[in-house]
Amino acid sequence: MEYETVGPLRADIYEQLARIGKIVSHPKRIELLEILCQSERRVDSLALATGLQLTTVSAHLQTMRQARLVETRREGTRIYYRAAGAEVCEFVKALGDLARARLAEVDQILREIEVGGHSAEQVSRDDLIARVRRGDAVVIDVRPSEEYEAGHIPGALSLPLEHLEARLDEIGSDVEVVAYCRGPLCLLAPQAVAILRRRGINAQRLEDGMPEWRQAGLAVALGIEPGSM
Amino acid sequence: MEYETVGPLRADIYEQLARIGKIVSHPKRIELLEILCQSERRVDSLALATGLQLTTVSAHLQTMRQARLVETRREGTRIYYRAAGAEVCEFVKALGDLARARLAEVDQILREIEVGGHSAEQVSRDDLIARVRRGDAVVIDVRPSEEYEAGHIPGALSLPLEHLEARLDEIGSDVEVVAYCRGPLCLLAPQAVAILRRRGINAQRLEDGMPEWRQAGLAVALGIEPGSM
DNA sequence: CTCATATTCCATAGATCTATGGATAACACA
DNA sequence: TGTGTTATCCATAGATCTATGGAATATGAG
Repeated sequence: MEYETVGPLRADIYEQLARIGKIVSHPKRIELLEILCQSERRVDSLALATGLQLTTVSAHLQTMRQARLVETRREGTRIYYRAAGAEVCEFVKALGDLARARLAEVDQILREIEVGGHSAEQVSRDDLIARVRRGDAVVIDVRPSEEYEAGHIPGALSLPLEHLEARLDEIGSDVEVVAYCRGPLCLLAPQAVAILRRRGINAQRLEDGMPEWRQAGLAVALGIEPGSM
Repeated sequence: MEYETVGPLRADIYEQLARIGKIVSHPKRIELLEILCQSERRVDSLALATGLQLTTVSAHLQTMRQARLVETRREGTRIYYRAAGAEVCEFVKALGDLARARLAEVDQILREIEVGGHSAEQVSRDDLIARVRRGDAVVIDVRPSEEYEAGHIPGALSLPLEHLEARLDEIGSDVEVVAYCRGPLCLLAPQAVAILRRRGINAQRLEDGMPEWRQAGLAVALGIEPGSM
């Protein structure tokens, strides 16, 4: 059979696509996007969260801004970055999905973190809603508190992973707990579940996280909940 | 407000995601994936189609294989590459969608190719199906013939863009033509529409392409159609 | 106006990636 | 076994990317 030389899409177009591809070709930039899909952040906060130098983060952010994947908002001397629209977060999610589907390594890492191989049962969104309705479960948001404030599952208690051990008393020991975080690839919730189980608390994780909840069109609560639930 | 240092996902995971990101950080690799989502191909064929040196294409393919995005099949001395599953093609599509949503440049390039600004009306899948049922339209597949053979819309006529002008007589001048190709970013169909209109033939393009048709779960025909339609 | 804070800009050294030609490997066919 | 075909491997020069520290900007406070 004969093969033809056909220029299917003009090269320019592929170059544009590659602009976006380049953004997700660096692990730290993916991490930044994941964080920015949870809440807007200042540059110094992002540096702290990713462990990068301030100027390095700034450089990455500039790149990402040129590719139109993030946008900024100025407030006095500080500049807040955010993901430029839901499509960006959906794309990051698609990347994660593909990685889980094709790269055994990812699945393995995720499994390793699981509570001593119990293959921690995961709770679906519908499941979570049903349990909360029945008053059967306490939902905890183990992300950093600013991400909680930027949007959380209504009724969820903010209990950032790093404070979990210190604030265990806020959770009754005989309740059922469902923890959630940034998404299926986020390790905060699995770690929280591990901690809680070690204390004999019946804990499970939501199978995905806040962005998915949002994308599903479910109600999102902002700020701090009036009373602890 | 205080910000915390939390390592949300273990770095390893982001590195895995970046493995996939790296693949789509080079325009030629995106082009290769797009082609491989249409049909399997031999290395030399890919070199021809992309205008790259054989050994360069081979190198790219190796990279892509290590990232598990493509797979191979050997037949004697030749090796056929193919996309490693529908998720890969969906991801490439997601990349294109994001680019169109966020990068004005992409939309502009696509618009430039349009037939002298008629903003060529696009036909939806349902529309196309309805027209064919009514016998109202002739559907032509303007991709290279091997892609047609690997899967095409049932009843469509294979009329690769490069042969279109020479084979115009196969199309009545008073029929309505719907052309399709690889997807919304593919320039084959728009070019075909432009050619046909210049000849006074009433042509339109399908708004997306074969992969989307497939993903929609619609019937796909293989090989060569028994008679021209 | 001056100072302090939050970021960006700039230059650069080191690391990584890409394209390429020559050599090598796998296979089919005489 | 020898030869031709198809593709991969290898080494490398040149291009691009990343991290980093110091300088420059922009804004608000005093």
